[in-house]
Amino acid sequence: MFHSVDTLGDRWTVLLLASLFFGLHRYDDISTAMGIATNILADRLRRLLSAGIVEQHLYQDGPPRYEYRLSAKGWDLYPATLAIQEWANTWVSSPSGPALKLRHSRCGHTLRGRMRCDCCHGVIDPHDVGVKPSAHWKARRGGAA
Amino acid sequence: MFHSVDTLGDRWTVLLLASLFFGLHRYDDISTAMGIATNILADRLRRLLSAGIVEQHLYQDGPPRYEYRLSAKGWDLYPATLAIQEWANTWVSSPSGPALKLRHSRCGHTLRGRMRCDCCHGVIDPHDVGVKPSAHWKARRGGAA
DNA sequence: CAGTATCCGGTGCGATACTG
DNA sequence: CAGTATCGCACCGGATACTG
Repeated sequence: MFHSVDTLGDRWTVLLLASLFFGLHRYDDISTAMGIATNILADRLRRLLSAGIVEQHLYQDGPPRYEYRLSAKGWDLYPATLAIQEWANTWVSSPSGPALKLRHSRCGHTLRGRMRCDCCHGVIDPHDVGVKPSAHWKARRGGAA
Repeated sequence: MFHSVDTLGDRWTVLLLASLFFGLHRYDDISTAMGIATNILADRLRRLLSAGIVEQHLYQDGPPRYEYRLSAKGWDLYPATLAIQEWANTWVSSPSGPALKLRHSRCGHTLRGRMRCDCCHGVIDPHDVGVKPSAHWKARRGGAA
């Protein structure tokens, strides 16, 4: 958890991931869409690469050009991103225009993602969740989770 | 989305929320558990207060002491935090000891949260999700979402 | 088009000391 | 116990210019 936040915990990374999920893969597309400084974008992509969250794929040569695609580890961050989007949709009034709606091709309807227990399939109420062992939350990095 | 990241997008806020979900409510408890600098903690609490994500509750007077509890808006961030935890559990090898396990009192088992479509109840595959209207993702802040 | 290089201001954040 | 005040540095991040 601490370590994940080290890679995800800044103003741009989550947004960058969102734009990758969104379907943007080329440096320039991402750059102009997000309005991020080029050096910062390069740095974030480098971090995500070394974290194994995105991968480079050659899409032309002469000169060789790479695009950035999510790895399995990266795709697995989709629930987290979706959860934040859902939260923003319900609680944050966007300054201009409503939030963008997602479509679930499986059922054809507007997507509304919800966390459910994988065991009983019930919607998770945080109050029903407790920590399992007598685990203390150790101080500082190096602690569990 | 942009605005949410402005409040959530730093190294400490997500961790702070996690410790609140975890059951820590007092300044000193949080401070020592997280190992965060006091001024930063005070700042983050202030931000979350003004964002309506946490609330102060008087738990003694003489001298008056407040503890920090999540609002409804704050509790609604639980899925996002859980999603990050799940991701960390599967992909990030924690430096010391395994991740802490959560217990779902509803079914009595170890909690494994999974995002499902609220309509068809299927597990969400990111590839099945598309953006609905012809909405462009506008550049910079002020754009939709 | 896909970056790298450089400069520079703001601030995130830690450390320490102090207060009611 | 629950913070506030101050110092100081690293670094985040924007702007601009440059390269193959």
